[in-house]
Amino acid sequence: MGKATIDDVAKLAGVSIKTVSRVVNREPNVRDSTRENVEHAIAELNYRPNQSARNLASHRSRLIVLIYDDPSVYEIASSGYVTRLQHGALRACHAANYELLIHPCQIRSRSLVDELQGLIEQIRPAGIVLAAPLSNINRIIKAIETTGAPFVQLSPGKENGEHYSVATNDREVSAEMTRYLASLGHRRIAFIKGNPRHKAVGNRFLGYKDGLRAAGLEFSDELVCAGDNSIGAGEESAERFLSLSKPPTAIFAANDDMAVGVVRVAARRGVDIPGQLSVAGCDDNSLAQQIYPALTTIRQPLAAMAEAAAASLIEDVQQASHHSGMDIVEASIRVRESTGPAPS
Amino acid sequence: MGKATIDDVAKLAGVSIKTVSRVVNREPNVRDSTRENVEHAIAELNYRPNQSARNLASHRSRLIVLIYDDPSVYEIASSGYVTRLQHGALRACHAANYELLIHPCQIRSRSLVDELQGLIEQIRPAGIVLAAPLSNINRIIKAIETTGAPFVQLSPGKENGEHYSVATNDREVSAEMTRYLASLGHRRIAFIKGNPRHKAVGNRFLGYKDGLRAAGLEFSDELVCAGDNSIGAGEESAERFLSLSKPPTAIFAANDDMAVGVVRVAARRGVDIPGQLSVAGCDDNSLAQQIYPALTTIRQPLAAMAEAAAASLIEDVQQASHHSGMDIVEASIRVRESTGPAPS
DNA sequence: CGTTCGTTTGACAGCGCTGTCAGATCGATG
DNA sequence: CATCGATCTGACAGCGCTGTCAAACGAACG
Repeated sequence: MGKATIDDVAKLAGVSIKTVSRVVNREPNVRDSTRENVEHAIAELNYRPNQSARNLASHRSRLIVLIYDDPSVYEIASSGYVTRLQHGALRACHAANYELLIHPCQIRSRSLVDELQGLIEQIRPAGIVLAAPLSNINRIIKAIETTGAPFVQLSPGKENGEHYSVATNDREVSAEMTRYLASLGHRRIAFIKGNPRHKAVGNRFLGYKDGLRAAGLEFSDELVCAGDNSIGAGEESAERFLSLSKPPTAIFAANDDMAVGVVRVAARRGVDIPGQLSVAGCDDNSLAQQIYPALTTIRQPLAAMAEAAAASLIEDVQQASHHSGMDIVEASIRVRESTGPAPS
Repeated sequence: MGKATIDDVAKLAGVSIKTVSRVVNREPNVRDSTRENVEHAIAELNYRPNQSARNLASHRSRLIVLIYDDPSVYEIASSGYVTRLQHGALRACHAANYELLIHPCQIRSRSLVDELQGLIEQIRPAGIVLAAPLSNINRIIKAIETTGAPFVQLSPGKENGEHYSVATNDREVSAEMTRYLASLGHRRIAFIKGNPRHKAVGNRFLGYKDGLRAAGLEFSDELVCAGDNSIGAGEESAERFLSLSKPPTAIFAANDDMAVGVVRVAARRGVDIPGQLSVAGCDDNSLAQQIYPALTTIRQPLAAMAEAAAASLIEDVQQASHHSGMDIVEASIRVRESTGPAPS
């Protein structure tokens, strides 16, 4: 069986190949009887359109490309950041009969721009989902823009005109976490800032301040440290906080690794968590669940974000529409063991 | 800039498009001066061949498809089975400037055969990497075979004529584990068999017997249980073994989950691991490292296997060769806390 | 210098589909 | 019954490349 082509179907159905094409692509203006007729022929011949030919003729493939920084080493320790993104993207793709290409890359690579442009121009994907932290790099955004391929940034945390992007309500949920800590009776809630190059992280600090205000607590510089997202930074900050004459009773870190650092220092100093100190993180990485006590944290809806992104790309192609602006997928607080009532 | 085509390059270089094609595809029989000339033109125009057109004309894409059972739920708890496969496949792909399509699917789906055939016929991948447990299912193998697309089975554990497959030395390394336990002084080493539908698992049992023989130990039916790969099965088996009048001092389970079951029962019964009982598993899933005591186990070289598979597919296309038979990638023993000297 | 054979190059016909546009068909309407 | 607009269908020209095959070239040889 030498693979049926559109001509075979057309012949069998007694119509032109264009009509078969219409049926396959669900275009309007085909009489019902004709459509059925063609569908029978398709079924009988077990016809599957050749994607390469469609791509060539239509200047577009039915592929979504997921581009992310290659996590080689850290992935396994990051609660499946990539796995969750893939899941979401795959859900959207398979629902629309698209396929997913994955393209991890080295964020530090000199030739990254070239690599991505090459990839895009060769594959001509229907759309590109660009994950953080790549989505924060202007050079990359520009490079993808010049290819003209539709793309969505994941979690850039800011609106930018033409583009469509999907983000979380980082600021709001950080405020919520802060309020949650306050509701447990904490009056001195410290915050560890993250790497300032990540925009989302800046929002978390704003959310922290919002939360304080909402809870009627005063903001104090003393209770803020700048970290770099590492466990070590968490440790340093914790040392500083816990050495204060009036140490905080709760520490909220802008990511989980830093929160883990805090937990370590507390263990070293014999500070009971959550008895004497509550600790909250952000991201819900795999460490968060594995350490003792398990970390109260903010879970990013990565799969939902990737799904929204891929779905919107596919919809744009199909409807010839163009999403723009920003969609927000809501993150949620995971209360675990590391937070509790403030000591009296 | 409206994307340069092969015609533009040909014009600029003053040659025919066919010659450009030859240069791009590294075909032989192009004069060096001509080649350089064309390469300059390519660089100047920043030309990238359109994959869809190449695919259409050559009846083959530069895509490798990785097909695996969708682990949606269990993935996160399985030590990145999929992640590791992807890594290996990606390494091979990117080395050859191929791209990787991932296609998780539902092993139970009625329409799976159709889905896969559709995928393959539409995409016409350069090759397919089929991961276990899908690679154990005859129906699937047959379906892929009929498409004529080159494919590699991962870990089927048996030679089968025409095909090329990549497996681990399950039997040998299981024997090694058994000998290792014997070398610790254990004389009564029990084994929990896994789901017999997985061929690899059968090999582990054979390896266990090999190991006993090599260590000069007698095989005893009393010291073998049949499990189904679940934690519960491990628990049941452990109960049986530990109730024996002369219980084993070491238990080797055909997978980690069952070994975890053994550890649980031991904890419940107050049996010290590894003081009174040594436990070994197989797979090195994420539980293996997380439980206490951390499990001595056999780590499958998943990334290396996927890499070998993808690389061989790509090589076959490029050299117009055809790998067949079976390649073995060696697994290795990870000694952790759950094994120790036999009690005296 | 003419032959011969291997090397290098090019002309051209598709690959299987979609986009464009013109033509056919049909029901409704005057 | 003629007319018109809306709906449906088909002819045909590519999309950008590769495969085939023939032609041009060039070195080696007698």
